Formats: sequence, structure tokens, C-alpha cells
Amino acid sequence: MGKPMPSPFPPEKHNHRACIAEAVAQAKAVCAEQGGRLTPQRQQILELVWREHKPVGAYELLERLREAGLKAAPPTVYRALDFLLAHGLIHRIESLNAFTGCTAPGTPHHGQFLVCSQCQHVAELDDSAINHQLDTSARQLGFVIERQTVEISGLCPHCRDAHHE
Amino acid sequence: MGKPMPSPFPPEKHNHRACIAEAVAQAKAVCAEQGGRLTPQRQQILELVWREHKPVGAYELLERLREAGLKAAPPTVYRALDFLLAHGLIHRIESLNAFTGCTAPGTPHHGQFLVCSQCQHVAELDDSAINHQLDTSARQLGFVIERQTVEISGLCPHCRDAHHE
DNA sequence: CACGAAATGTTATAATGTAACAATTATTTC
DNA sequence: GAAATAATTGTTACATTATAACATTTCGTG
Repeated sequence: MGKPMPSPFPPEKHNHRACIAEAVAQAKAVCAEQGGRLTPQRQQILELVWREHKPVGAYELLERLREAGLKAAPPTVYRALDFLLAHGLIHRIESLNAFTGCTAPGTPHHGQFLVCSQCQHVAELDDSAINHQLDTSARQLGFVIERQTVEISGLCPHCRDAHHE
Repeated sequence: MGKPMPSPFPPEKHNHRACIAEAVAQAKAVCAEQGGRLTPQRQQILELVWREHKPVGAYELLERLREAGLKAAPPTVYRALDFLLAHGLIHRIESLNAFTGCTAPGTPHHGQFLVCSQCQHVAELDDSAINHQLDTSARQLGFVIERQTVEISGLCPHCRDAHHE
């Protein structure tokens, strides 16, 4: 019982193009299944969210859109984000007022998020032990869970190692 | 193993004056111990936070201050909130951009929050089983926890009962 | 092609939070 | 107690995040 758990943090050097491509492919599949329309603009914003494994703010997305040549206004971004949230393609990180790509779209879930305070990288979990414990504790108190926001801030493995090197 | 757990939600009818009075008394004790100054303004804002067992927004507090006759500006409220947060006398509910009184001030903790989507009442937990599971899961991934935001939204026992009556 | 629905453009504004500096009040030091 | 210092509060302006309202365009369908 050591640490056989695969890290939800991607390696520093990985083919990130593939991450984006997979996110788009999954988004297309989810939209096809759920009857949503992944328009070019929505896809572009999804790709911009996925540009890094870090949460990104709405106005930062707006800048990126403008850098890409579009003249966009806030509603453009927020509408796309609303669509992506509604279809479970991104998550909102409440403690950062920011958004991050969902790594398991298509299956409804709330997820737990590990956010590195050093490098800002975020990892999404759907840890059944955590979910079970939250369910159990809430049920004991007669509370019926509808949504959960679980955001853990701290040091990711890489920054932890770099920190006390 | 039924439900011997005392509810963290207060009964509908309770002596709420006593809640506020106790919060103030505890705040005085904490400040005395930590060397903070619970000025009249800070105490008043703490009392306003405690006016209900519901999270309250900064601008709602501002209104309440003005209703009480003070002419206050946003920094007045945010400074007091910063002080109260720093001394662990209130918590911020990230998913609501709102603040709620801490029920166990003096001991550093993050807590978990059950927020009723119906009546908005909030209950604070510091559930060791949840804490332990979060610690365990994070540690398995090599993640070092600094802060945690755990906010569960759903139906409190009372609203659950009233809902499918 | 015409129609209705969905998506996007556009302008303005709401809601939340902070920076900067002046004025005041409290605490310490002599 | 008076001066010096630190902490708190007042005040104005502004930054950041998010939405309302309505016009226009695009898309899917009959």
C-alpha cells in the first residue's frame, strides 16, 4: 500500500496539444449525445480554457480571444462558459473565480480539485472515498446533498519537491 | 448506530440573542488571547454577520450598517471582514461570495459548510472523518494541503421534511 | 425559401472587491 | 502628561467579475 496512485497532475513535459485535442473530441461526443451545439466560438473558448492546466478567469479568456483577432465582449465569454458548464465540459473553481477544463466530461459529477498555490496547476479528482465520506457525514445530519464544492489548495508533488530541495 | 449526531442546524425557534451574545463573548476572548482589538465597529459588523444563521454578502452588511445610522463605505466593511477572517471569527463561503459567523473560533480550522439551497441556513462542521479522508487522498497523490474549501449545497433537515410533506 | 429558434453582437450596468492617501484614534515612550 | 508611533477609520476613486436588455445574425426545419 505505497503510492500506486497515478498522479492527476500531468508531467511537466507532455504533449499538451494532445490534451486539447482530446478535450475537443470528448466535447464533440458529449454534445452529440446531449444535443448541444459546439459552435466554433464555443470550441475556441474551450480550447483557450485548455491552453494550460491552470484555472483561467473569464476576462483572461476575453484577452486571449482578442489576441486571436476577435473583437469580443464579456457576454461572449460568459455565454460560452455557461454552455460549457451546462454540458459538464468545464468546471468553475469558486475560490479563484476561474474555470478549468473537465477531465471526465459526459458523466455528471462535482469533482474535487487540488490547486497548487505555487504553480497554479489544478488536478481534478472524483475520489469515491471522499464522495462517500461527504455523503455519509451529510446523511447522518439529515442533509440531502445537491452540489458540492471541494477545492483543496496546497503544494502539488512537483512544487513540494522543489520547495524543500 | 442510528442518528445520535446533534444537528449543527439550530432549531427554528431558539434564543438567537444568545447566539449573538456568545459569538461576541468568544470573539472578545479570542482577541484578548491573540492580541487583536475588537473595536466597536468590528464588533458591530460581527453582530451583523450573526444576525441570521445565513451567509451575508459584504454589500448587504454595508446596507445594514447604513440602516443602523452609520455612513459607511465598502472599505469599512471589507476591513472589518478581513480582521474577523484573520482572527478566525468568521468564514468566507466562496460559492456565495458571502460570510458567516464561525461557531468554533479560537481554534484554527477550515471547516466544512452545509448550505441549504432552500432556506439559506448554513451549518459549520469540522468533521474529522472528512478531514481525515481529504488528508489521506491528498497525501496519496503527494499533495500537501494548505487550505481547504468544502461547501456542500442541498436541503437541510427541516427543508427536506417540508419539501416532500 | 420562409419561419421560428438558437446563437451572437452590442451597449450599458450591476455586483464584488481593492488601492491610495488623508484624518483620526489609540498606544507607547519619555 | 506630551510627543512620537502605530493602528484604525474616512474618503475617493477605481479594478474586477458578472449580467440585463435588446438588436442582429445564423441555423435548422417545414
